[in-house]
Amino acid sequence: MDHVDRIAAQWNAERPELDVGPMQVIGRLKRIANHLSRGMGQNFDAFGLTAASFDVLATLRRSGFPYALSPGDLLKITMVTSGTMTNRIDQLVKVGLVERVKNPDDARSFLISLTDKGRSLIDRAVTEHVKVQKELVSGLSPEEQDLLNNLLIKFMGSFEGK
Amino acid sequence: MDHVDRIAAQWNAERPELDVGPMQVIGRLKRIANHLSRGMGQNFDAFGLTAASFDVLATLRRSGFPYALSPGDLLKITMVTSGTMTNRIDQLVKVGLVERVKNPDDARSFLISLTDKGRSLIDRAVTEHVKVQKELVSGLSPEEQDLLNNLLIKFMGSFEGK
DNA sequence: TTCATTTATCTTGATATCAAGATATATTTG
DNA sequence: CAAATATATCTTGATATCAAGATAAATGAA
Repeated sequence: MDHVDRIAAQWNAERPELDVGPMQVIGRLKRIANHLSRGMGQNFDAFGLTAASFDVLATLRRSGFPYALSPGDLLKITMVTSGTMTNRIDQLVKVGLVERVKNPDDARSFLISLTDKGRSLIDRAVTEHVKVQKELVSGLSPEEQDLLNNLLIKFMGSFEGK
Repeated sequence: MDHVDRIAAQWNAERPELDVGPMQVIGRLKRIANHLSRGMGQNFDAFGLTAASFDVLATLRRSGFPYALSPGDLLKITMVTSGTMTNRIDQLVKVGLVERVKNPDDARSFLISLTDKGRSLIDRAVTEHVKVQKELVSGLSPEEQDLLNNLLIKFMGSFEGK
């Protein structure tokens, strides 16, 4: 009888005609996502980062040399609005982890480029990040993790085309 | 090859020593949670609610007659801070969906109580909500939904005791 | 009882986000 | 070429959230 079971039991008592099966899956997913965010957030804090700034730096880092993408690319990848991305970039520029470089091919656009400091920081942060992630999923056996992953692949495909 | 696969492939190219297995499970979970929020959010909009206000009203409704809980109870259930809960309650009071009633047993505390208008609204919103939820998980078969739910029960248990 | 501690809620100040609109450049159409 | 349209980014104003601290009442200890 976990938190979500209690919610379902309450609805069964109050509104027994409601089908609360989907609610349990969704409720657990969101609650787990919450715990995962908190766990990973502690690591981000340790590097002076937030989930948002980590997200931008990691996107630039894994894009490979020369570690530079336009704000437009970044916001497509990270599912945020343009205003949010402007703000994220401003913060990262302010602390010297990225810089805005003029895009020679399009004067409307910039390239957001990792500084040496930014690259060094994100490389160290990611190393810890994957350790934290491994720990966060360790409540499931490797087989269960794999099974879960396969279900999530299919589930995600139902939203993102295939 | 979905969005998360591409991220993993980039890390494999750039930092092949990193174990990105957990990252894929976590990345998909968070991305799915995002899609679910958006889908449910459209329904909340249709009732003039947000995920936050729906959450509070639904918590009160399913607690059963007399549909009243303290702010402390509400924030324990909903995983937000006390300041956030104060603000949520203020908004709901302002639009007449709940009211603050003095708690006769503890003068430090209030009871947040659904108004008739609030109860009527949340009853209608929840009816649609479960339909939306059913649709959102329909990308998985009933058996897969059940399998997923069981994995999530175990996963969530690793964070919330058991 | 009286004082210290704990508990319950609210307040304050800072931040991240979004939606909508502004600005500047690029591209297309006639 | 000139005008209209599209694109890329930034700005503005509003909101939700959190962390930390303030306030007030309840509880516990001497």
